[in-house]
Amino acid sequence: MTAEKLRIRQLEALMAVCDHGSITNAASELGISQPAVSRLLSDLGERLGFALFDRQKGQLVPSQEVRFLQSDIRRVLELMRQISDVSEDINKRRAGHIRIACLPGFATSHLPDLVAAFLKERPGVSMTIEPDRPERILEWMIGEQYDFGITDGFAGHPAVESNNLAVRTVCVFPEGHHLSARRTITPADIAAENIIHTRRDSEFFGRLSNAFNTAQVELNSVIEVRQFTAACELVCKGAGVAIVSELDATKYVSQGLDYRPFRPTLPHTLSLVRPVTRQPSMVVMEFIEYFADSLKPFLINISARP
Amino acid sequence: MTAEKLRIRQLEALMAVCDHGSITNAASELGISQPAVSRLLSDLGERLGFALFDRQKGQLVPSQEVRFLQSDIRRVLELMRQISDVSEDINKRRAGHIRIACLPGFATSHLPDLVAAFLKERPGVSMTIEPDRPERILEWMIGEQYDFGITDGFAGHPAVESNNLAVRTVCVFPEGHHLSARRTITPADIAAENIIHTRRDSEFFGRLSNAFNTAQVELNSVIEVRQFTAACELVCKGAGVAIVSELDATKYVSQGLDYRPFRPTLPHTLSLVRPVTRQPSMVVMEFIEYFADSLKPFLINISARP
DNA sequence: ATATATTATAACATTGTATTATATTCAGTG
DNA sequence: CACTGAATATAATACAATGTTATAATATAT
Repeated sequence: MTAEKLRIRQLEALMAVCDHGSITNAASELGISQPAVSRLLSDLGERLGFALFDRQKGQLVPSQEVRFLQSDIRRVLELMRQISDVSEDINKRRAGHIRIACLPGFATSHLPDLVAAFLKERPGVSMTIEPDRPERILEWMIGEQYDFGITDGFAGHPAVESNNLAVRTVCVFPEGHHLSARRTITPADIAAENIIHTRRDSEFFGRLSNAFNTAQVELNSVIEVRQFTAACELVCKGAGVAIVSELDATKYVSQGLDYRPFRPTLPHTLSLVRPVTRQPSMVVMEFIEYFADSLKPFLINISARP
Repeated sequence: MTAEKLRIRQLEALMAVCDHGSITNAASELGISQPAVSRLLSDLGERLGFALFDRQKGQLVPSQEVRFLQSDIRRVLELMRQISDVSEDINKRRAGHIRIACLPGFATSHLPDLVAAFLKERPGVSMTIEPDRPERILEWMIGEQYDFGITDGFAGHPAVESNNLAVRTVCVFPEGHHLSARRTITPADIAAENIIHTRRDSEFFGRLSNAFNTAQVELNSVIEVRQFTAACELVCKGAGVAIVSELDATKYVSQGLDYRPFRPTLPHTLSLVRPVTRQPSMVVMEFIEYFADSLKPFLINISARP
């Protein structure tokens, strides 16, 4: 039968003539010679098997058959243009989608500003942010459900590539508290204070209680929370003091919180993770770098992946 | 910048590889050689400016960027296929649209069956039927709003091409009426009957009253209607007898109507009209022919266009 | 590390898309 | 009706896209 293929160029020529009423005009519109358009149309007409145009006192007007197909044809051409445009946007990192899984604390405190700034420069880029527990984040990385994860206490996994960052921690207390007289704070300094800390089974609590043991100071535990941000909230309300990531502490200075470096240095290990199997898209890589950069002011040092 | 054009063939190759996991498989799927696909992809990759695939233990899986574009690409390919299919349907007269303007009587009595049969053979074809007065039908033809018109009393117009058909007329009366004893009916036969007829300003009424004059019989007018179908309805109800197109009369035999030829022969002139300016689509021509054929059993003879 | 499968590269044929030059057709006009 | 000028078609030809086969390079798996 009609084994020939329908070519885009033919459709372009057809629409150009529909729009400009003559082959000559269409040719100059397309920036090619008149015979070129002439041939494209005669080929197309032969392929389609029906007349493409009626002559009406010198004007070429599309035949009923062409009119019937016109909307589909225009849609194809429009889509081709769109694909081309989007691919350009992708190259300018202005299109794409980023799926992030993070600890709940980040979803509310550090990420929002960062994401807003990142997306502002990249109008076509969209994002999914899913806050959850570390175990779930790990699952999502393994299952390649997300492009990028922010977690802590990450023990390593063959399907997950991680970048572990040691964030400085500080002792937070309400503004005007007598501890604000000190430049640094040690376990002994807060022996008498109510301590708000993360769960006893967390890695960070292990280090914290170790520090107190070494200093031979009893840790006066009052409240156990999951997140540093929750601890900060409670400290603001005067429920006690806490040792938290400096990253979180800074977000609360405007809400009546003050802080000083804690000694001994107690790093909080954040892990930036992503699936090893899949090569991340360029926007994703760019975002990961953007995110890592945002943490730099709070880092003690950077350790390589395990 | 990237002035090169995005080609359909490249997109086809890309999707084939996405679907079949390897260049080799994609090539055999497309029915071309492996190096051909290889080249299409390397060209495309260069044009787009980003990696198209990640290797994952021997399988090629689409990169995030490609995934992002995939739905648009598939839509383009699907649309191209569709255009090709529809154009084939058009050739088989299985696609298209027909706009018909007709007298109200046809919209309810002759057209429905005809249209149903016509469309049944042509699944992709759709139709618009607009019943209206003759003057309006004429306007629509001139304005090229409709492809085909069925009217009567058409006087001719430079922008309208017409085919005038003389339809036999008959005298209709209720089943069992004493007139059924006759083989033909003359004005004298129905001198005593109540006559239902079309408007006094209609062409057909002119001929009818002429026939009565010639026969020196008074036309005992009781009801004046616009359409033959309305006259038939009234005759069924016993309101009188009428001279109508045989075309309409036959539709009412199942509803208790009977009829006999009327003498003298009084043709009812139907005009099949269409805009001259525009070449009708092939389905439209086919339908016009189909329609004209359906009238053949009722014609006295065919007169050429004026 | 070697065997096997997959992909890339090279040389070349065919076809699509353009060019210019020229013939043909169409619409309007004396 | 023939003439004119514009629009379109056809012919000869150049070059890019798309395909081929043959073969080298590269990955995967045992």
